[in-house]
Amino acid sequence: MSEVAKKSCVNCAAASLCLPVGLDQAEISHLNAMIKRQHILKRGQSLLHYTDRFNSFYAVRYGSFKSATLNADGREQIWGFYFVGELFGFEGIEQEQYPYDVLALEKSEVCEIPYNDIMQLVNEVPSLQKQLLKLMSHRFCVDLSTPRNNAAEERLAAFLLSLSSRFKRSGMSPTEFALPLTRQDIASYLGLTIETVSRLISKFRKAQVIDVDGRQMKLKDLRKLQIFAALTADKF
Amino acid sequence: MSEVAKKSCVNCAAASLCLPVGLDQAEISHLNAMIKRQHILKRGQSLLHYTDRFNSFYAVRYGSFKSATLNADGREQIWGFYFVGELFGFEGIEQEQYPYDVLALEKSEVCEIPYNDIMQLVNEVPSLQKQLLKLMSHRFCVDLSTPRNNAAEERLAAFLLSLSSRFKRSGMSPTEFALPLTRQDIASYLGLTIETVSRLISKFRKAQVIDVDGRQMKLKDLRKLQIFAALTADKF
DNA sequence: CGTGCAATTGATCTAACTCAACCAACGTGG
DNA sequence: CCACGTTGGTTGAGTTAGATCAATTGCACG
Repeated sequence: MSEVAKKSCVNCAAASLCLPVGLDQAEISHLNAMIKRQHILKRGQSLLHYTDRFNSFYAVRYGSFKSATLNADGREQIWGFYFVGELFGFEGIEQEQYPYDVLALEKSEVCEIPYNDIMQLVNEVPSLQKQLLKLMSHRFCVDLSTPRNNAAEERLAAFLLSLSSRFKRSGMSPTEFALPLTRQDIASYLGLTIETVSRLISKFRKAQVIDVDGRQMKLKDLRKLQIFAALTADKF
Repeated sequence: MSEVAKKSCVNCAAASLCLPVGLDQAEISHLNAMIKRQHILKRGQSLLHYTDRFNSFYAVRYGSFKSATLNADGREQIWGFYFVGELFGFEGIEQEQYPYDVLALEKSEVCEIPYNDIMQLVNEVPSLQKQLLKLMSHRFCVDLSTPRNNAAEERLAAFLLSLSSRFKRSGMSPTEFALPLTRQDIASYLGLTIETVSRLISKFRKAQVIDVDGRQMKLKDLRKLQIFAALTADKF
């Protein structure tokens, strides 16, 4: 019996964002019992492959992930990033297979939540039902928050603001964070080249909007950033 | 009592795609009873406004809709199109308000499905639960199917293919259809200008890939279109 | 029968891409 | 411990895909 005891939702840093929200002690322990197993991945390691049979949702316990497919010309197309307390995998329900690869951006851990099991549990626990839909809605909102077909400057500004609000959501500083993403990840997600991303970051730095040291980033002027993003003021 | 009798799921053309899938007679009648009311809209009429309080999902009975927001500079940013048997509105759950305007592209009808009521019903009807999640997953998949940051040609080709498979899904011809969208709608969704869209359509026509007469469109060579979508042909 | 909107096509212009050089940090093996 | 390749990031110069500006046509409709 050398197996490491399964970590519980009770001592999980993401519990206040994730499925346990609104559940009582007993319900959380049911949820816990249902989680198939936790996966710990190193930077660059892959969790899911395109066309893998859909079986489960995944919740990020710590770290971060990206989903991506390969274009016909071999270039990576990034579809989304997933941070602490966010769920992913439901894109696989309709076709019963995952429509993308998923890999870890840094040392990370996810909880695997078998689809059939949670479908059963939500029938007994209405508040779990609501929280699951809320987390799915969150994913839609995240995707909506970064227009990927406007001017490059707008895209990057909107992307940084979106990251900011997601980090804030997970209890971290909304203005100072270490990006787990490379410039290439950002570029691929936004549909730009690394050079353009790099130049824009320099531009924002020179405009006193952000401070940058490699992956370490500090948003100094959110209002200016919103103007760069060309968003209606009340959007954030 | 001059009110028009509410139309039932039973005689709805979209029933085989929509929430009733997998439900028995009794369950469908419960679902029916729950639908708040049907809205009939003319072309251009709006159903939802940005920041409206979230209360309901909507299912397209016939016709089509688009969701959009206005940029700071007043230009319309289109987020999605919704066709027969597709659901929309769940983007509003997280923030308890809709993050976009929704308006009809042609004479259309939607069923309003109050969130609290359906949350109750899915607890009693597990297969409704599954179908709801499947329809939400469908939305994710649709959004994934059209990359909006590749070359213009790839975007338009992928978009046409995505339309094709959605029309097929709703029992219509996958190769011959009348677009309810204007060139401007397509351009705004894909992040292009109408001129570029128009030129590409001409290019596809000249390449014998499609036939076009205004909004009437015929896909003549799906394989070629897939090549256009995956990779610009002239790169070979 | 004009007025206005949607679409097409042509001529220029520019934002972002490509190609290229360079630097810094890091790990690995001799 | 240093030499070296590798990976990630920045910056510059020239090129191009798609935007902008502009003119024209066709069609719908009051």
